Amino acid sequence: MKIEERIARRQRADDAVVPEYDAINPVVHLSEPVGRGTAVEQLLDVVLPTTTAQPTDGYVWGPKGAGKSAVVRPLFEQLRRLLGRSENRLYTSTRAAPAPNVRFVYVDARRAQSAFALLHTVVDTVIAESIPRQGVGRAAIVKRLTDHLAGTNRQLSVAVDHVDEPETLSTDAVFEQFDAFGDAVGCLAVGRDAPRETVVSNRPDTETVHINAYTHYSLLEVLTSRVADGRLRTVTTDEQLTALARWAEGDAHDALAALFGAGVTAEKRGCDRIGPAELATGMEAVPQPCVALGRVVSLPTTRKRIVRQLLAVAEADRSSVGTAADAISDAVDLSRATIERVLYELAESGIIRRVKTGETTATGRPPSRLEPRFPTLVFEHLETEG
DNA sequence: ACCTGGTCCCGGGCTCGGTTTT
DNA sequence: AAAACCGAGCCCGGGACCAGGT
Repeated sequence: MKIEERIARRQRADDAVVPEYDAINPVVHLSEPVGRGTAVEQLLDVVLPTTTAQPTDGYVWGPKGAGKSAVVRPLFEQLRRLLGRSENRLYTSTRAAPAPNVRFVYVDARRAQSAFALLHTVVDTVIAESIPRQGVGRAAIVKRLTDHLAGTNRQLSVAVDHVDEPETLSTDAVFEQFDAFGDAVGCLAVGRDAPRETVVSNRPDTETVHINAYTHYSLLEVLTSRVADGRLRTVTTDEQLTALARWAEGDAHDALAALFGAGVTAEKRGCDRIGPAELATGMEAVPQPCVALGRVVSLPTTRKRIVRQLLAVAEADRSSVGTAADAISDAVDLSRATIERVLYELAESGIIRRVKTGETTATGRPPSRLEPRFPTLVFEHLETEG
């Protein structure tokens, strides 16, 4: 590429309404969470206790968009970076009482949806040599991890994010996976349900950490810092961000999704910055209530293709599951029956919604209209650009 | 030491026919 | 009665592991 082209590209990027989409992407988290100092401290009490040597089990809970992942993920990244390399610290001179050798692993349950997949990702990140994803039984994976831990005082602290979602493992199942390893493995599950509604209530040794929804002010702080990071060209007044924060009611996911949608819209319309009209469109593209975008993004590829085609299909064709399946089957290389089945499953898990239409003209059970329950503009942008 | 067929593993595509709802 | 709905199992691809034969 010529230098001239490179310069031109830079200028274009600098000119863009949203130079850095990742900064306002609801599924991407900052390396330093904003305004969550107490939560970090509470988590450190669980994960890095100064009194006991063993990693403790824990359960983090709070509503969608409260910043659970935004805190836990970077925290575990840093712990891994700062404490994870103690493997290499030699204690040859005196072999007595080596410091506990604890490693930190963050797993997104949306990316590891079965017990096998969970164990596999843990073992794969902990053990140097790559281990097979197929063809080997669960027992083999467990043995690998057991053997590894049986070495020199090795311990593991695993954070499992997004438990108890329709597509992911239950808290129960997650803890169960690591119980077999005893004190060597501590597990920190991250979910939305109150502890008393989950298996956690039967586990007295499990520490719980509650993360509340953002207050209006703290959400505003999050948005402001994200906007600055993304060098976002938005209207000069803070008024709109304030309105956005109020609209989102403490849900950072929804606020960022709307902002992202507004950015996409502004670029589509050829505006030089995000204005009130674009922001309104962005908010419209985030249905209420809204499913976390991360759930949709981590769907298997064919399912994502079906979702994308559903958005592309004409409004009229979405008026029943059957017609939607027909329309989608023109664009996707899957049988109509399969598409229909998938649509029903997506509806059951809440990613799309079936709305009863009043039409009872024809005989038989009336059809239901399909509408997306996730941030459509963000999804479309991530799917087509990514 | 190297092939080769048999068997088992996981995940996701796919289908069918029974049930529910109007 | 007809259409919408959905539970549940089959199938298959891509692999590993394990003989047993050459």
